[in-house]
Amino acid sequence: MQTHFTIDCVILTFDEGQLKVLLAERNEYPYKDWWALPGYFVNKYEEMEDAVSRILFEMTGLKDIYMDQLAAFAGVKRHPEGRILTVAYLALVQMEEVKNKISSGSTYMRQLKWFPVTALPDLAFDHKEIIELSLDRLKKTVSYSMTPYELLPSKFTLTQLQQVYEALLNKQLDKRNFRKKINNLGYLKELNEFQKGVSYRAAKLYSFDKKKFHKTFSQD
Amino acid sequence: MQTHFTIDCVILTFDEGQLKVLLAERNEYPYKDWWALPGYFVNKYEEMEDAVSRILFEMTGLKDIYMDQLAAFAGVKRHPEGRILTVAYLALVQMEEVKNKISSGSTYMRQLKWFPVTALPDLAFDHKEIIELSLDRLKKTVSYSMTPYELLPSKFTLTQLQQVYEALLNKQLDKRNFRKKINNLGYLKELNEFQKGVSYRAAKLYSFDKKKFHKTFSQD
DNA sequence: TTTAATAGTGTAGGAAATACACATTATATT
DNA sequence: AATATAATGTGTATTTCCTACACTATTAAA
Repeated sequence: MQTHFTIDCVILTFDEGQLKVLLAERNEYPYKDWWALPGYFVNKYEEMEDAVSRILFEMTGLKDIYMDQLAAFAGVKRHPEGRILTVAYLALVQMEEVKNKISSGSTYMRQLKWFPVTALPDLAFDHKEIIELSLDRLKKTVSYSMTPYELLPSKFTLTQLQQVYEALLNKQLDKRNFRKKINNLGYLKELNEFQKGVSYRAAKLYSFDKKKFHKTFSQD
Repeated sequence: MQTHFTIDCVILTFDEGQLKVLLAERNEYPYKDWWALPGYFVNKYEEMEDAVSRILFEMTGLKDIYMDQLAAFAGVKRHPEGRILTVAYLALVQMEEVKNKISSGSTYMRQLKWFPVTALPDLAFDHKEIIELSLDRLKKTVSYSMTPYELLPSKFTLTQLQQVYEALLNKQLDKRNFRKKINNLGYLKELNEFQKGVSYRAAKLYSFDKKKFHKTFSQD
């Protein structure tokens, strides 16, 4: 027996102190006018990884973004016309990198918009469940990984970094202990630049040192 | 566009000091006579979770086993007849529990056999890759989880438990430190029973205390 | 009774995690 | 110029966890 086969993309970023997910407004039945994850059908002779890149590009205009397979969802009742199996993929992006590139190249989706994960609209299909699974997955993989850095601009303050950890772990962290730990990991490059446009003491900017990070993990 | 849709089961256990996986000898083309993961097609109106239970039962005779979704594999070249999307599920079982229940109820698979994961035969499709992904996944989730206990008989010695950790992590552990750590976790119930049939000092048996385990993790 | 094989046990040193509070600095406001 | 505001940036003591390391105890078999 055969089934329809789609890819859905969970695209997360960190902006204005919050985790946000990119959603699209559907322009087709079922769930016309509902918000949904950007996604579409896989072609017959297309490798799944190629389909992921293509669909991501067609639906959002984004290219060359690493996506990780999250899980397959195949409920018979997901779609009124019968089973549609979807494989969900997860991407972490930097808002500054993508904000001017995002545009729907498909008539299938009307507009794209970032929603804080704590304030999602009603979602089509089982897309809410898919986003929740993404967040669970992330929570498990945060610590000591480069996950938080993928969500931040290339230059960031320690407070921003701490906010990402706090959003992902969903708990408060002590500033001094956090900085001690992060410093010990040694992935940070201290820049001689400072935050701009704030009406209080400007924080020093840092960037993520990929070389040091990979050195640490290649021994493992 | 549509695709064929199957489930494959990675069933792991711990036996004779080794991690073993259950494989089936195929009785159908393609890959007739090759070893493969037990798996089959999902029915049209069947929920994926129901399909997993059904296929597991038809292929191996096993029932009521918790299976965790591993990943979807959808390579166009997986199958000579075109794409077959498979969703792989992972189960951990206790050898003593299952060894008398296993039997192929399908003409599709000829015989079932346990193979040490370190000595796999050539496998059909991309099943080797699927098994390797299972082991990677396990390695990441071992520590402080109940994973190792699912692979052991309900009564086990501390040495057996250590062997499971060693097999999953693929490294040697210090006996005293291991016992200290395990004791601190406090999931163990010390029984007043001893190992039998060994020609040396018999080790004390322990069982896993689910209540204590869940208490620890529900705060989290 | 001896041998072989595994069970079972403690301590000291180092590393990392936690708890906790105040002076400093840049800007905006009066 | 003085003041208020809002966030930055820093240290220490305590406890907990991790690691390294070697010998005696027990049982069955020879």
